[in-house]
Amino acid sequence: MAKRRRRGSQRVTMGEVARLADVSPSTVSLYLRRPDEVSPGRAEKIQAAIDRLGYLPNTMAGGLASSRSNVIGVLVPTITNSFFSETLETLERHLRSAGYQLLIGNTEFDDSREEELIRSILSWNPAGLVLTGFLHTRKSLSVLANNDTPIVEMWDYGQPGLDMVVGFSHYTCGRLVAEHMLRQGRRRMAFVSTNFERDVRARDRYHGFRETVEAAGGTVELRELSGRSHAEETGRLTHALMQDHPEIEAIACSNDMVALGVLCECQRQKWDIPDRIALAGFGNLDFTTSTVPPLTTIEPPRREIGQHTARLLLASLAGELPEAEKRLDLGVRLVERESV
Amino acid sequence: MAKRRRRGSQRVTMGEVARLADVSPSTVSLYLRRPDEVSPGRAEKIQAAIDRLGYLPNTMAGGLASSRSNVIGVLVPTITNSFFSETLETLERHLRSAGYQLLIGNTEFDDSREEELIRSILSWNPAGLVLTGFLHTRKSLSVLANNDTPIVEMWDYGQPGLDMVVGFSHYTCGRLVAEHMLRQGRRRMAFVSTNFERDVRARDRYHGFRETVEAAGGTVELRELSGRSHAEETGRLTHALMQDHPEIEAIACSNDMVALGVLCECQRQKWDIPDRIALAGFGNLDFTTSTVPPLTTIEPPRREIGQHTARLLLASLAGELPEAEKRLDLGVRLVERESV
DNA sequence: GCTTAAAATCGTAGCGCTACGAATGAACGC
DNA sequence: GCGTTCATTCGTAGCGCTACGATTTTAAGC
Repeated sequence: MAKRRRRGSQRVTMGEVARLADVSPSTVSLYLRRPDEVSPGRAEKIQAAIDRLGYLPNTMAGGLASSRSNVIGVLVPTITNSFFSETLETLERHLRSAGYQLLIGNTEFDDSREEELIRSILSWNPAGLVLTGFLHTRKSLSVLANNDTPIVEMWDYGQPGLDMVVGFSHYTCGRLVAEHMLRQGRRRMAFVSTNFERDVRARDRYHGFRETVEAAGGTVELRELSGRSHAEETGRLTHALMQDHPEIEAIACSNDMVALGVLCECQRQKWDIPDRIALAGFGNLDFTTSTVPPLTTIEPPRREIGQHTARLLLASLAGELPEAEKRLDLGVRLVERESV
Repeated sequence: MAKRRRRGSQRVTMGEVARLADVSPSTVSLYLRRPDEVSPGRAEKIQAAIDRLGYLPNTMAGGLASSRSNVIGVLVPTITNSFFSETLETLERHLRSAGYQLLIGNTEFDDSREEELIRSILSWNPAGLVLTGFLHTRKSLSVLANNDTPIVEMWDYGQPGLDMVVGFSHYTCGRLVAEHMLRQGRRRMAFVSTNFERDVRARDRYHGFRETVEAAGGTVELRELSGRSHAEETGRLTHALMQDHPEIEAIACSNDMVALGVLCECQRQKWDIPDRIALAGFGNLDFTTSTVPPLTTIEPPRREIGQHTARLLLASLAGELPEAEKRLDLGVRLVERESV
């Protein structure tokens, strides 16, 4: 019955609902926006008409008329990575329940792509914008300055930021790992990283690590994986590293996936962890509890970032966010297991 | 200079660009949509005005006026999972370069959430819709039937589908693993799965596995992890499984993360893989090449799904997709390594 | 019953853009 | 020089909805 009423994509409009319910379009609109301001009798008739016609409001028309939108743009460097994807998932859940729709953009760690995506998202008149980190092109900054959309920069902490900030210090992550390794008596270290060139945050962790180690009289060899983490390459690189620098007694990795690659290579070479080589990762991914030995790592507040980003955004949208609460350092925690 | 022109979120309109460039708004609109239909001189003046004012077109107004949108909705069960996220990433890249914007929804393996998301996305008047799998609520189906948006159902194959289909047979995945294990002389098997209740596709893989094994006279013990894969639980469950059924000589897992959990437990218990227990996963995730021993698994066409979904969608949007090419089985491949 | 305030409903005027046909300009042939 | 054609440019009428002030209905008070 309700099946073949419409030919093509011709959609049911609010006017048709109004006609069927025998009220004016304004009343239907009001019913949809503030249901308890219409009398119960009409409300019922309107709902019946909506159900019968299968009416779906036209978001674009609504957005245009109200010059607001329920869109929140989110830019992440990659969604193929459980760090950001868990933040996204949490963010999505919290914002959706407040009636917002996420528009997700994938910058692929590329500033100019970010710039393009910012423009593309702003053209939706979003209610808010979530960016990853502090690094934006000059042009992006000028576009954003022309705009009073609330902005959260997440997953980092320590710079002034454009508006709101929710994150933690990557430098501290590096420092915590270094301090732990130093405490275990290690001095000759290596840092193995993916995507070093493009990922500022991996670089910050490295700097925190290196500076802490060197301040204590140790040394750090840096090794970079080309592009995204590739397990085989990690194995080869680890092998070569240990061949060139047999004195190395601890390896810090830019993330847990890299650490898993190193760990597998150590198993293969029968290098005992942590006796021969201490090993630490970053991320506290699920599997780190069960590797042999379990992996010492850093727990970043992945889900908390999503949750607090949503909270700040909503508060800011409601106009009730004091300046002092616009910046949030969620901190990190070293998870000590048996690999170092 | 361009900084404080606008107070608040008051945006620059096309009319203002037109005034500055000394042309009519229609010409600006035309320039934006089909640049080579305006004369070079004016084109230049218009572009200059756009740059000077920092004009960003209002997507909603455009969408409303043209009653088209450049939005493509995509629903996946979870983005915290490199299977779907790689498909998403590929899909995004291909569709973005064709000028489309993805609206991603996370169903969390929940049909009623999918229903809600379908409504929410359709209210954007999307140019296309991508769903994961064939399972939709009756209500979703009726909403979709009322609508002639092109639809791709991805990540599965073997049912008629609503419109287009791009995927592979999960039943076959199970069968391939079973056949391989049988070939290696195993008869007493187990299947360890996450999210068994909600994930139809994991269930299909299980059925393919079980039916193949049983047809050859073998047995299959099923073990389910509660909710999402949790490495520790996987370890415990594996331990209990082997205690109760020491005769088991091969374990198939619903995905590689589960397999990694089982593998770690085997390392811990010093059960040799594959001599004592053969092990296989699903997904061919990156790390499977480097575990000790490397993991035999199934390679699903993660990126290909994204690519072909984009291709079919674009062809369908251009009206040039013959009925016969609407369904695509991308197949899967068993990656034989050393774990079985 | 009548007045008055409050609640419910309605009508109108856009939101910023696109589609499309009308109007103008340029280019050309004879 | 003048029509004819084609390429540009422009004006107008919406797209489907919301905001808001105007209008009608209902309820309350005496």
